[in-house]
Amino acid sequence: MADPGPSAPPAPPRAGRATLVDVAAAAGTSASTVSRVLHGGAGVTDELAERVRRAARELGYSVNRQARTLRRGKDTAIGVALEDFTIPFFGRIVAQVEQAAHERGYGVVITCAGSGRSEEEAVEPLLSRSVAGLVVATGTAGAPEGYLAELAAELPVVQVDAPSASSHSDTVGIDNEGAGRLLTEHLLARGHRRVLFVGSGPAATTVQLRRRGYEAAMREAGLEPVSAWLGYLPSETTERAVDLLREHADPAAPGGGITAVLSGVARVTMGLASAMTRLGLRDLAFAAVDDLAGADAFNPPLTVLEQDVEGMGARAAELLFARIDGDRRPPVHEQVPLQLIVRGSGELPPRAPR
Amino acid sequence: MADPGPSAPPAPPRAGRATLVDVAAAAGTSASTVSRVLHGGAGVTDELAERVRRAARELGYSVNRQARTLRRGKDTAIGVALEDFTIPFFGRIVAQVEQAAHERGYGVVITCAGSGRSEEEAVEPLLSRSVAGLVVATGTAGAPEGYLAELAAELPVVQVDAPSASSHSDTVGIDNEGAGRLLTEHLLARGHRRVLFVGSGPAATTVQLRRRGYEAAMREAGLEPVSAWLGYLPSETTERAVDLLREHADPAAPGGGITAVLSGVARVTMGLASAMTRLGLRDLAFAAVDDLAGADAFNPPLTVLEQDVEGMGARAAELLFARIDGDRRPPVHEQVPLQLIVRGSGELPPRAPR
DNA sequence: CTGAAAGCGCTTACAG
DNA sequence: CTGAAAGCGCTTACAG
Repeated sequence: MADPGPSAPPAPPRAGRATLVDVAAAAGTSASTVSRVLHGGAGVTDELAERVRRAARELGYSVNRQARTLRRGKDTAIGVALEDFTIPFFGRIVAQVEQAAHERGYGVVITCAGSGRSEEEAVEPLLSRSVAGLVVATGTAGAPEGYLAELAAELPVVQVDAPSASSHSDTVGIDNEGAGRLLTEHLLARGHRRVLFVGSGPAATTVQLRRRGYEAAMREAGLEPVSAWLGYLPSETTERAVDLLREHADPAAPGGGITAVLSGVARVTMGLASAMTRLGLRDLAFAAVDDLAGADAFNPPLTVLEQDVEGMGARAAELLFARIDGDRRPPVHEQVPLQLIVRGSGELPPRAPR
Repeated sequence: MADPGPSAPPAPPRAGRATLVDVAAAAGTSASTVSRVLHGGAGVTDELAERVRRAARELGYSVNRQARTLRRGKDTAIGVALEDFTIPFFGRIVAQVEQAAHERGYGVVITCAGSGRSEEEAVEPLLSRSVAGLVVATGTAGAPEGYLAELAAELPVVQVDAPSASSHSDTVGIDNEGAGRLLTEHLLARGHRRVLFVGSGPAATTVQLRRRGYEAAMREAGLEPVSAWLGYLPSETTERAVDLLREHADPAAPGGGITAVLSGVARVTMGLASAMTRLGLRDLAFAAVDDLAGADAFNPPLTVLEQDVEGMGARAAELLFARIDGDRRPPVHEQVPLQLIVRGSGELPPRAPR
């Protein structure tokens, strides 16, 4: 590097990111003014403002959020607590939320609330960053009402895929009970009598509601509901599904001779599909709440009750930002529409598949 | 509220989160000491330390990260830039990275780098939060070498699923060219001669490499490689795949009469599967780089070259934290092993499927 | 072993 | 219209 010489400008450019003070120095003004020009808006001479903007551009200045947040009290960031990143449903939610946040200049900090981590442990990292609000999609992770209620008293919280209409925070979800009922009625209308409901586990409240809808529809048709749980671990789902289906496909067994399977949640749909293929149960009708990418390529193909997941994510973000912007109306509870997509369950099955 | 009366303790508890000063007041000591007890470690009397810890517990104190970061210069958070949250591959990466970060007390802030957002626009929100390091998995999103190189000079960056061995940052990925070659050789060994390679688009460098491996294997067998692109939009993939397969399955067409399809990337595998089902192409052999949950339920079933995605994510996090902790070795480039899982491509197809 | 003080980079009343 | 100053909550030399 050449020596700049004795007549070089006073302060050499500092290392690292440029600060407001650097920009002020370069523009020959004060930090206050730079802040006003860059974020505050009006009240500055055009000429000065232009000089500041040029200096900022030349120095590659961008605001230090920590400092801003420390000063303002709230971060321009929202937190997202998800049950599981590997399930596309949740990925589609974050994608929408991230998009909405990005458009508003907000950052997104995430945390995983599944796999035995407590709600509190999951959320603390978000709170200690002073996020401006929270999107919580912990789906089947249990009933965090108590803790969330406390939280919602202090900052905006929107629950996605919520099991129930919370009185503390906005919720966006589907009509779970109606979903279970609708799919069951569809199968019954096609002539099925022995329909097996399969969920992840009894702790998954949304799944319980879907099951309730299934049971109601079965009982109204004078049929005996039969349901089973496959657990929450993808690694075990397929094995368990194989055992389960082998048992219930057997016409001789109690609760056996089923002709249709109703999957209550995306988490187990995959395992059921794999198990059917492995057992060669091509005549079983197969329906599920939640769609699955590629489900039309399954064998047997999958009839689904599709929800507008992107709509849910986008709406959740909208509600959250409205709250952040000061909306103080009582909590709202929205349900996105469901759409039945008939793929495999249309064909009437033989009386007793084997 | 009852008046606390004249002899009440001096300062009423403040609203909002408790600060270090609140804790200090409650414990009858200074902020310095509280900080030392809670984070600094040694150098404080057991008795005082205990008093501080109790006060902190009672006030529900937890550190304000903004303030800490502002002071320290680096946030205890890492950034993750992902191409697409809705593709399970990326979800599995974040899940691992988040887990590793959580274990070390780090937060995770995310940003989406796909869908026309520039690399810079995607990463800026992370930088303005002073993240301590970056995991970049922008996969097919183009060749960000220039920008990333600049970035990597200033903070630790690990690239996941990187197209090439960067000289600026650590990378974790697979042997892309080898993957294309291996799968192609598998198909050729099963007697296939007309194998169609399908990728997302020419800008996806990793896919280009896989294609190169495919082409090399074809040429070495004296065969003419034929490849096609389906684009990056899930919404269009299936439609395009239908057109594509109809064309190439036709024995009369140029480049037609294919007996096997090789999918170069997860993004298009689903669409290909759907198209095959829709066209009833059950005799086509189907193989893909990347596994797909539920692929064993496809019809035809899918032979895959599975990569240890969890391993990739975990390893990327490990490398990143090593760098954050001061590791200054030259960049390392690691490849995770691949595993061929033969499902559908084993059966020899008829000469000319229709 | 403990505390007073400075300072991280910003924003925002408050003067002028 | 513009700037000096205070202060957000922490951490960290520096004294004592």
